[in-house]
Amino acid sequence: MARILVADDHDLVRETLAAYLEAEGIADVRVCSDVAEAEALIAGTGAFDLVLLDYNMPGMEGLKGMTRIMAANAGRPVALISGSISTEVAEDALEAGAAGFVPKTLSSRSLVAAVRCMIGGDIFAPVSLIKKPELGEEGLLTPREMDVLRGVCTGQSNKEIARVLDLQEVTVKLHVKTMSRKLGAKNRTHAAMIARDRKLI
Amino acid sequence: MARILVADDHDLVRETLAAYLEAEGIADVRVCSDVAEAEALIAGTGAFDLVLLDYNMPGMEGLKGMTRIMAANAGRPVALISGSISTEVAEDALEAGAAGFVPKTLSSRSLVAAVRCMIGGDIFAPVSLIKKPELGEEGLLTPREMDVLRGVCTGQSNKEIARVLDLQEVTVKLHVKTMSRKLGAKNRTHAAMIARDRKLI
DNA sequence: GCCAGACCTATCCTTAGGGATAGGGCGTTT
DNA sequence: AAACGCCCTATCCCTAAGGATAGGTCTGGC
Repeated sequence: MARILVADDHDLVRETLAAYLEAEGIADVRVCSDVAEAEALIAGTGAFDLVLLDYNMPGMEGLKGMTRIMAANAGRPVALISGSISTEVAEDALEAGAAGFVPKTLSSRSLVAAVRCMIGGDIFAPVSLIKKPELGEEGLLTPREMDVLRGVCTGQSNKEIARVLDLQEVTVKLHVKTMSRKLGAKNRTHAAMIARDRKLI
Repeated sequence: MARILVADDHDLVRETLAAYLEAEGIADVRVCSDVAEAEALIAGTGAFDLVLLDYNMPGMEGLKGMTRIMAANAGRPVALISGSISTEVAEDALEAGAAGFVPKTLSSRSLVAAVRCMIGGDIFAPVSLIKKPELGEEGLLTPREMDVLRGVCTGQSNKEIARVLDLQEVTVKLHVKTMSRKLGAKNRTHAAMIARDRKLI
């Protein structure tokens, strides 16, 4: 059973999160309402498998509080609870090593998924905040190939894709072929699955 | 701006919900106090993005009222307002396709989150009520169809799948066709994506 | 026994997918 | 200007995919 620390000065948010997580039986949840308390808890009971921090909370001082908590938590993931968070803060937070963001608006199911994700070491953030992962491999895809890939991923035929993009079917075929090559796929179905796996749809 | 219909015969509940939602500026809210009125409103002004129904309300007759409303609302989400609701009713409601439950005790912020969630197509329900995602439909897939589906999901051709499963290619084609039909897929690629989405690979 | 459903195979036919090659237009880089 | 990459189109050809229909075995349930 994972140990999770929820630090938020809003009673409602804190208790709701804790209740969700405990109800699912995936975690032993501790709560607190400011940064100092959080540090004390970590120091007193050892590192948590995941720490969820409210960005607007006594003692946070922007990301400084988060980095302090991260240092205290010995490398285990620390994420922000984001009511609404600016994209700059989000980028900086990810830069600083945050494990992700838990929107307060998240459904319980998604919350559990997100928490599992982060405990496992993955980064969880709203897609809009994630910057392109390594362009090294996927960057190979040209814009047009991406358009076609999106069509392929929804199960459209070349003809349908051509209609949507206002192209000739042959052109779509060309893009499907080159795009599949670049992804190392055997065919369109394979390409679609690879795209889904790498989340580049 | 989303259009929401709140149907509850308790003035207080109805007006409180409507006030919360309109105050947040996320929705254009219409209200009514029985099932017949709700149906008339939907018929008169078109489908709503979300309909919130009191389970104990004139004309509901258990879940019948809800299913009628769902039919009228053209597939857009319909949820129940639950003062307190038994787990059996909750399960049946989810089974019948309800988008979730809005506890009357919910805070305004959580309410807004729940509503956004449901408008977006997610299901919102107290964690304790959520069970495994729909095995109902996928259960239709026979073991052999699952085998074939796995092959399709790795981008294998019918020939390759046939070799692996020690079948004739025609047989694989048959399975691909019926399996795709059952999943509501247009073709193998679509089937693969649907399978991946529903995590039934 | 009979029936239903899953499973496998077959034949026939049409369309879609994919490989190869070739060329023109266009904007950027060198 | 020349080269490059992306984009679009075209033609030829072959294979894969998918739709329709039909008939076969084997199993579990009534």
